[in-house]
Amino acid sequence: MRFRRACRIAPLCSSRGRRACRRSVAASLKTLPAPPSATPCPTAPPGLAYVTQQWVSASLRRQQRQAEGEHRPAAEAGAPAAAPAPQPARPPSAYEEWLGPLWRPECADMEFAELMLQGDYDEQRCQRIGNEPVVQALRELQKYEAALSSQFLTDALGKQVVNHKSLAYAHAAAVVRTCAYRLSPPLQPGRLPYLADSTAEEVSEILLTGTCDKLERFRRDEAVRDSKGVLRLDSAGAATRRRFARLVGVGASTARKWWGRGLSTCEDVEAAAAGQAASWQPPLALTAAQRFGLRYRRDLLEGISAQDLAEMRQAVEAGLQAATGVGGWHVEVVGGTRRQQRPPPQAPQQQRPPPQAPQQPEQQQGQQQQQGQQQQREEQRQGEARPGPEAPEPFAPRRSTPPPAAAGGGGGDGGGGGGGGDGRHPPKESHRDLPHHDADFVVSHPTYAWPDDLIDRLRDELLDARRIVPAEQGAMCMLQKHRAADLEAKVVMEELTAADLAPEGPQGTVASDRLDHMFVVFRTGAGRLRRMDVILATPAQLPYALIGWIGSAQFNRFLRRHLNRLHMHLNSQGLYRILDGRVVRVPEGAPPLDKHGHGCWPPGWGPCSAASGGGQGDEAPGAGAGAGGAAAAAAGPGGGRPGGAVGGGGTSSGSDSGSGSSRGSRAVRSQRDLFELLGLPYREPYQRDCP
DNA sequence: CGGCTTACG
DNA sequence: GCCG
DNA sequence: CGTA
Repeated sequence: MRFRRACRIAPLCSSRGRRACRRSVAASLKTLPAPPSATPCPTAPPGLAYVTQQWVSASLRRQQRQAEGEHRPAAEAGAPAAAPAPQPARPPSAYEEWLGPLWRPECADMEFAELMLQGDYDEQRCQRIGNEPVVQALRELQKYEAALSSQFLTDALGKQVVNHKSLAYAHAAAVVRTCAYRLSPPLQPGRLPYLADSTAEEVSEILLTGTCDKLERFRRDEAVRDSKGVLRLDSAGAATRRRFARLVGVGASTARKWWGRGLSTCEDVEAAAAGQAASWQPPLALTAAQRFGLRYRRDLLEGISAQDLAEMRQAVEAGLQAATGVGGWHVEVVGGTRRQQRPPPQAPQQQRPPPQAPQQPEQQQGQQQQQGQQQQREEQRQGEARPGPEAPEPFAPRRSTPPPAAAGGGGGDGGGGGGGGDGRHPPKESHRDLPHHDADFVVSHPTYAWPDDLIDRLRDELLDARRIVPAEQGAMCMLQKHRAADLEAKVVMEELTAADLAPEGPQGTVASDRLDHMFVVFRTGAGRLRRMDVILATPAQLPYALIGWIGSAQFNRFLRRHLNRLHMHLNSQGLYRILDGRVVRVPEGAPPLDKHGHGCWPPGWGPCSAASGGGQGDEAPGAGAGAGGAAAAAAGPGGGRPGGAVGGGGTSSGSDSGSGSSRGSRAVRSQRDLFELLGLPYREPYQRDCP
């Protein structure tokens, strides 16, 4: 609001740049180094380059002049901007420092979502560098915002928009987690992605004091102010509402309702539900799921142990075998539990270097390294929110929340809480890095074509074996069955509103792959209850399911947002794009798109991979459209055997390579394949732990 | 100034 | 709240 | 409105 008026007059001004709007753009940029490749617009007088506001914003934000090529306005739209005199020397950009060794030249003109996909979100790495306390604070803020407003906010016009407050903290936390160097107190706005004025200020406060005003108010259930200083209505009770919302079956909405009734503990809720509370109002109505989540909260909120995990996995395997009569099932751990698994339990000087992933051992920018990684991890675990062994003083111990009382409260906040130490497991609990509260498995079979109702059969088997809790008891026991819904309509709608294409309208070109999903409550041998998700994926969709379900959620957002910007669509079953008005699978039906909107095969993926491979897979509209659609339809495992079609050798059954640019020669069979296809650096699951 | 992941019960 |  |  503040600068908008001025910016409307002068379109070249950054909408955020108070400084930029006041000073001249040229003056602002004069302090910025220019890359050697300053290409003037061909239609402009010499020395003049037409650029868009995005270019100015990006240049200012990144403290580095961006390449103009992508930012030229379509026509006479913009006012001419004087290009600063090109300076040959280009010092490293701020973002280059931020990414450290992960930075590569291409990063210079990436949008933020793609830039974020270059990062390494390994929590232990962040611990070593010393920024993890900031991450935890930001994540706590994010959780409070999410507990206050759930996924959506209602804007002034009554439209539902995503919770940008929560999202902003998630972005900030992710940026800090992957930061290559140790942050120090005055954080300059714009120094890091997603950290502009408002959030950078809060981070600075966190760096100085270990906390910030808003966080402390959240913790005390007080209302907070927005960045303009306006007291936010309905922002009170964040800590309590977040504790409520952790219960299974309780979201932000219910939490707000409970808080509004004056309830502040789970015991309060139980009493209110029993009608014991205020007699002047009716007993609190609970759903079956809420009753269940409330009753078994101690079990369900507890982290799962390695033994739990093994038990669940075994039960799933046994259930699958019993339900189908065949063995050989792949049951892969996904979710947060997977992200917490370190690659080698320990392999300091093992003679086995990672076979495929050179993956530089570690880039430690910040401090010198203690060798005993194991030992160090242990120390950090105990210290939790305290600074690491190096005792850096900028961080003050932050402990304003009550101890993780065993009672209904359910533990303080983000960092610790866990409290898995009930005497079941002797002290040697190995790696109990804040264990996730549920277990997720992606299940597949390389050759067996399972029946459509496998997920039901599996549930029945597990029920019969009394390994899962039936829905009648209020436990969530839900199935999701091969929907694939209206991806078609959705994607087509996004792409061509003009409707000048596809006169016959969208047709079912994308096979409705099945991806069945069951989320239930598991009963361990010791009688504990644990949340469990099982996802069935065909071999063709397995890599997509793994990436999607390993997450993190924020990682998926970055990934999917990036692909959206490239006019592609990613979900847990595949990657899609529009070709001639039809939704086709990538790479089976068409090459991926680059940032210019051109279909382009990465090396080794093109129609004839033997020849150079980097070929521009142009697709003039009209060429080979039918082939693409047919390929897409056939690509899905459809009714047939899951593994067969795509799983074979490296060559697609080359029906025709004449117009072959829309058919690749390789299938995506692994997560690594998909990263490669998309030109993204591969990240191990533990490196995808964006908060 | 519009968008912010994508599904499903 | 921040980016395009 | 809940779940992932």
